[in-house]
Amino acid sequence: MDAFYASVELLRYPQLRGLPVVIGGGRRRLDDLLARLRQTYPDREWGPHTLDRIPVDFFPRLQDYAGRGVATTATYEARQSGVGSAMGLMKAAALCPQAILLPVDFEEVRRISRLFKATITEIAPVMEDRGVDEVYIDFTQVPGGQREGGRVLARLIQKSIHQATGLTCSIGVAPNKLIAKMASEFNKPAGISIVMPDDLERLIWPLPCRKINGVGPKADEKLKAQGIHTIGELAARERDWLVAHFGRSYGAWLHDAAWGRDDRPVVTESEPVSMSRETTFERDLHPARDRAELGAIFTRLCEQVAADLQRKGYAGRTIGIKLTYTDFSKVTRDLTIDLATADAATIRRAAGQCLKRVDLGRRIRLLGVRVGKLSRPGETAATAVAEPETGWLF
DNA sequence: TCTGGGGTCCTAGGACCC
DNA sequence: TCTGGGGTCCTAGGACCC
Repeated sequence: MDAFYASVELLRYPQLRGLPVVIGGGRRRLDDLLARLRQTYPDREWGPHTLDRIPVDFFPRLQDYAGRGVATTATYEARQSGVGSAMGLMKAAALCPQAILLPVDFEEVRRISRLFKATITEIAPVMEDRGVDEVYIDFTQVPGGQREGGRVLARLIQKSIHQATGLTCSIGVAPNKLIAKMASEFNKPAGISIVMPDDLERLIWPLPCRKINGVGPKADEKLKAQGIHTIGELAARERDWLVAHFGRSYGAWLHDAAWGRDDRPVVTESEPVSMSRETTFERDLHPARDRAELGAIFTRLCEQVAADLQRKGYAGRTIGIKLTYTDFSKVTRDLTIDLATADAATIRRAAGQCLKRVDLGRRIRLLGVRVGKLSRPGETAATAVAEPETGWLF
């Protein structure tokens, strides 16, 4: 989906189209917005259906932001000033101070996310969820999926999604997920790109290695240090050389990726591995001096994870914590207990044990609680362990 | 300009078992 | 008598993705 979080907001606030808009900086509820509107413009009627009449001047600007948030999305107008997702909002404000800043509305984003995915599965049922705004679709068995190299079906999907949601998306069609992902970015927004096996040299090899899904900042730096900047240069290296420099698994994968080889299937169903909640404090907290405040946050995180687990019907055996210190160094500790739990008090107890094993003499920026080794209680609950039978046979 | 929150997967050492 | 080979599980850290 194109600039998904921002596009969702523009559906409600069409008066912001064409302006630089940045999404991020926390969440705000519609109720709060309406309350502020009634206060600012008491002579008008305000409700969920009059949001398109809010004057542009009413919206908060990036320059007025003071906090620790990052940009989730920026409209293409804001991107022209250099603002991008994951960028700190204070930095974004320096680049584009007049941009409008809107908080994330997770509920609405999730609603539209479900809507566009349902639209796709009606047309092409083999779909893999890759987060709120992205999916892989297997065209192979879809009637008409091969026409014009997939372009006909891609157009149908775009049109159907636009009808259902009012939003645009970009689609890449290719022989596998690796290339399709790259192709999807060739023609944004609202684009379609078809990459055939023969197009590898022409369309993929000139790209920087960083465009490969799985090559992040670290690997990219390491590749550059070896004089490898493009995927073509990567493909030119011997497989054994890559294995020697990047490890058996990653080196071989890099080689395959550069040659456009990827046999991962489109996975339609998957079970979660872990669930977690974490929070960055408004100001760094000291375990001793801010004990009460930290304790309350810690308890709340445990309660939130427990509620998430219960709502989704999971329980977990490995309870863990995560701390980020002022200098951004991070530590994790975890503890595996005998019986899977989704109980806040039990999680809090185990997480408390973990907390005792980290340095609590320094100020903390972030605290998180995680539950892993998940199971569905209904399926694995109370697998009775037979008591040893004593005094009978012998 | 100090950098969110929710995830997955991989690696590696050590405990422990047969 | 100084030492096997296979395996699983636990823990910590880190890269990467949306």
